Amino acid sequence: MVKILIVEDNEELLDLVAGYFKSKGSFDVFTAADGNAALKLVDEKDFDIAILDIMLPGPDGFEICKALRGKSRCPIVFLTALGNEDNILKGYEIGADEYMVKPFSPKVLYAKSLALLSRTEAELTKEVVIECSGIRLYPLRMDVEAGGQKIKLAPKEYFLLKVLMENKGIVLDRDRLLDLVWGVGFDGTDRTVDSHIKKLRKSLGSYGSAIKTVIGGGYKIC
Amino acid sequence: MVKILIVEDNEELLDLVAGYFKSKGSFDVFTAADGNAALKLVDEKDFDIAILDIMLPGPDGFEICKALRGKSRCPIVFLTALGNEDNILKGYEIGADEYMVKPFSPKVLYAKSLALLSRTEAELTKEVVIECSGIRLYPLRMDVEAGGQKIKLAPKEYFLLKVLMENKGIVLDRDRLLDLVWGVGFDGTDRTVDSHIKKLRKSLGSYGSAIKTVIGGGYKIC
DNA sequence: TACGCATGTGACCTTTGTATGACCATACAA
DNA sequence: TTGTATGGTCATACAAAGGTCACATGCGTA
Repeated sequence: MVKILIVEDNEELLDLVAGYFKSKGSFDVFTAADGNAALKLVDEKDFDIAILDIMLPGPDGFEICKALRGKSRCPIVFLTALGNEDNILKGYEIGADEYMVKPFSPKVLYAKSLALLSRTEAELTKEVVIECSGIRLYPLRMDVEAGGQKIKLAPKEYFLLKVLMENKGIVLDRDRLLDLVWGVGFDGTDRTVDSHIKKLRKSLGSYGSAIKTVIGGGYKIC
Repeated sequence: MVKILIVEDNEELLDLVAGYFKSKGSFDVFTAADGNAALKLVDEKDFDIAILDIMLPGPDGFEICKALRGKSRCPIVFLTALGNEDNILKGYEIGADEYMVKPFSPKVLYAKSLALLSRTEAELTKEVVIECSGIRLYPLRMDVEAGGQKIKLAPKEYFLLKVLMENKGIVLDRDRLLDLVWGVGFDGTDRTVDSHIKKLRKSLGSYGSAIKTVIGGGYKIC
């Protein structure tokens, strides 16, 4: 997820823009309607991109820009009213990356933001990976690769591997695995775990040895 | 001067919106409170932009949209009541550019209108494409090609494919697909998704295999 | 070494999930 | 009106996956 900060005192416009980014599903959207709230957010979070109105109650967009630049080089887009060339000049001086002149379409703002992030939409949602011992697991794609080779896993195998990889190096006993993979309500035997560990190891081929048996303890990966 | 047509049967709302545009000074505002008056205006004038309520006495907004599209590619904004997803669907089919859900602010409507007007011809015809496995989807035209061959899809098939392609490689479970394609209010069964996946695959012919079933997970494309 | 216990393994049957085609209701166009 | 396209539901058929068992193997300890 990309963390985005949107600061705009016009509530309707703020909702419109924030809603547009939220609807895309790959943004963590944080909003502020005045300068102080914005500065507080800047202090607390690390943003990947910021969209700032200039005219704000309290500290203005330039102040927020400076605060952001104090901690990162993330792209900053200014929103400005028509015909305010002075502001545009000043904005570039203190490190803005883009300008949008109001009124603008959220679609165009979104497109510009993507360009600034220089990532495609697909890439934005593709970047989550858990890796370990040459095994890569892509939670969103539900894909697993071992040594660059795609591996086909049954659902239980996949979730079992996921739980193990999410707890890399940590021993999980059979009861815990049953809870995490099968759900707490499941009343099967712990031999079920063994059985699926076996299937998982087999599916992983030579990479199956990454899953270690801890006698009397359970299983762990790495 | 920009010639704008505003059609709305609620007199108060019509005055409000028309007044807002008039106050900006750069619009020639024409209004109609029912379908027949609107059609007459469409016949007589060439508008640069139109704002249409859907529910109207006489011919509805869709009729007027068709009449407009019969003579120009001017931007068309529909006004619709909340929770009327069917209308939105239908509107896009017959060539609407934007939607405003009531209640809305004249200011935002004005902003959207300006944004629509400021699109250059190039932008309008610029081909936005989502591509994947030999399938190309043109969101603006609602067209789909597979292997260079144009494919005719039913609306639900199209939107299903669009959602999948917008999330290329990412597994979407049936609930998520129901939310994204059918809308969050829809209370149908998962089997509906399967059914439409099947129809979509069939429509795509040999390219249908690009849609992968992830057992226990849902569907993904690529 | 021998024993008991823990784990690995393959076979088996059961359960679940998905694909598919038929069917009906609806909306729209001719 | 009739015919056509679409959308949603259902029943059925199948294939995939899951769970259990019996037995084999391996480990740690007395």
